[in-house]
Amino acid sequence: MAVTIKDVAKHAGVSVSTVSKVLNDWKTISQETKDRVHASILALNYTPNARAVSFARGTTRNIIYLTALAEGEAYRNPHMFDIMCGVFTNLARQGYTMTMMDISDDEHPRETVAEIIARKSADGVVIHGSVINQEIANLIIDHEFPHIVIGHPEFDNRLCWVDTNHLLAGQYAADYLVNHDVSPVSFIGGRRNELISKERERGFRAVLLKHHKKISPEYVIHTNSTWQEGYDAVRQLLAMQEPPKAIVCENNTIAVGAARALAELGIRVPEDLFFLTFDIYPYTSILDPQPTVVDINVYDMGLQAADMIVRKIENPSLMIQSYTTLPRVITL
Amino acid sequence: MAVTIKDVAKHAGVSVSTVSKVLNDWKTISQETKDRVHASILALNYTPNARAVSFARGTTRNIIYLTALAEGEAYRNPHMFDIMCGVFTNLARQGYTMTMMDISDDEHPRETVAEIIARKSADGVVIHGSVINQEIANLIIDHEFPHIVIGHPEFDNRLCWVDTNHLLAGQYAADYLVNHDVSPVSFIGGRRNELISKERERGFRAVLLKHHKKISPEYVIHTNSTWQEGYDAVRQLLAMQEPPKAIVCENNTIAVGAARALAELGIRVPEDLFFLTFDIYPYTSILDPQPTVVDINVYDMGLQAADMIVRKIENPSLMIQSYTTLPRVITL
DNA sequence: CTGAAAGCGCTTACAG
DNA sequence: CTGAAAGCGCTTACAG
Repeated sequence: MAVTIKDVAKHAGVSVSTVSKVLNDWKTISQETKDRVHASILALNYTPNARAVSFARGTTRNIIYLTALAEGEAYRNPHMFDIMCGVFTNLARQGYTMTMMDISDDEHPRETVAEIIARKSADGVVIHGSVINQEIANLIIDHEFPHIVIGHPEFDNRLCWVDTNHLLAGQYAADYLVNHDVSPVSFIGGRRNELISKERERGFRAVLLKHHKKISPEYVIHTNSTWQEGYDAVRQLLAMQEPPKAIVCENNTIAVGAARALAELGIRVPEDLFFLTFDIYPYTSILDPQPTVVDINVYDMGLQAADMIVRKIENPSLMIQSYTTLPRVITL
Repeated sequence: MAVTIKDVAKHAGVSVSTVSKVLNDWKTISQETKDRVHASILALNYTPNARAVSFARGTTRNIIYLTALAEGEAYRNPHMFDIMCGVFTNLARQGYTMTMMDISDDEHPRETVAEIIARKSADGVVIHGSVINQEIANLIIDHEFPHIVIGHPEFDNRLCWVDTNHLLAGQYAADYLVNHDVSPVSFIGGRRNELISKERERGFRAVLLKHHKKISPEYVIHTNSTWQEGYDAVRQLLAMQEPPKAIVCENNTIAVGAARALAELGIRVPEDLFFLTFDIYPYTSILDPQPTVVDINVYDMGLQAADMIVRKIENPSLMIQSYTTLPRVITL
């Protein structure tokens, strides 16, 4: 039989309540009693039963991480897991556990989330931006359930969220080129209706404008984020009368195609041309030529999300909507 | 106030025990009572309190996934997360939750694992092979704590584990070349003291031997798994008097270097040379030339690990040591 | 500073 | 087929 708080109480010659108070560090307990109880705990090798503690306290010190965990997601979207590691690590530091939850093949995500809240198996939820919708948002807000969304949701501004500032990342890219006095510059964008892509382009353009460097339309090419289009775009740009001195690829997929075109054309980077992209991917480092990367440490964003969900639990009325974690420019 | 089992009992005009029995699907309850209770549950929108259930039942229906979740691990080792997704998904299907636990920066992993067991916050543990050691193994075995190790531990054969069969993967690679009647063949190996690398080479050699195709020592090159060595090895092999007609790279890092050398030399794959490697990585698909890949679906291994831990919980004396999930040859 | 006692919301022998 | 009651192992007002 496992040893319980009763056994410790008997061994130390005190009451169960006293043992509990020692365990929870009440300052009303005399040092002498504390020592005796601790000795008994050690002697009996006692560990509190987490199930009982959680039940008696009415809290779990557990956070649910809600996301989409499909097969192969780890290869397609490693950032999601790096964020998760950050959230997890910082929750653990603060004495919280983290339970995974998936709604990728869930036909009734609303009900799943409703159950999370009703079953009380967690004190809060961290939601990856890719899986949230208005229905889930309403549910969480109506129940005042502590939550943090990773990634700025576009549809509901009553939610709490953290996000990386893609606008700022675009600005960093432009700053880098302005500082190196490069001109003219070009931008190969992703899908126009994607927020991240739009934001990066907007930030990029804003800085150029500020420095009175206009970027004429023929230097901006929008793609559907395929390698082939990245490749074609570079071919097209470099065949211009005045080819650009810098190519900024809005994402890594475009950059893969771009690199191939640059390699074929024998372009030297950065001597002949500056080559930039955003985010480090597992394959960024084997691109040839090597781009300069404006990266965002999403692990750090995860750490911060963990801080925030804990603060929300302690103070549910807190409103948190925050751009966090500055980009950094990495020359590989 | 949240609605409890008492409220349901009162609403349905039955006792608390009866509601509990309905909830747990006892077959001694009359259909009429069942219907009435279910109606009340719906009417009151009742959901059992998970903390209370877990406490009363003495089980959690929770599994701990023990691994190393350092920053950037998601980029370096995406397979680990694909396995994790498989474990998680199949646990969820069987009504289990999964809690993450990390011992990467843990100075006392033994104590951490001891606490997992003592605190009873999980019914079992799935351990990634990279974080287990003899000390932890002893602890788990001594306490008869339900567990599955992902990856065959070399040091203790009392543990339960699942693994992919790397020997078999090596055999598949050789089979593929034998079937295409390629000769001579070469093998660029990783570190000689690494189990996976050794196994792949062993399987590869065994099949060749069986088919009376010897592989002479100059066609086998061992490296420390760097791109540069992969690159150099290919250069060296193709400069031989009788260059090989096939190059098998024991891992993707070597294959990156090999691909670069092949591209420079203008070698056509597979017309001039067969080019093989193991495992799909995020960047495998952008290698040029494209290798044929002997891949193992580690997500599937995760699914199977989940089945096994559940079986272990139901029957702790079960001994499970199993090679699972066949390799598959993928031509990209 | 310490302890007796109620209570957290279920499950499960046991009795009927 | 149903219910009264004990119990799971803690926490926490409350009294002293």
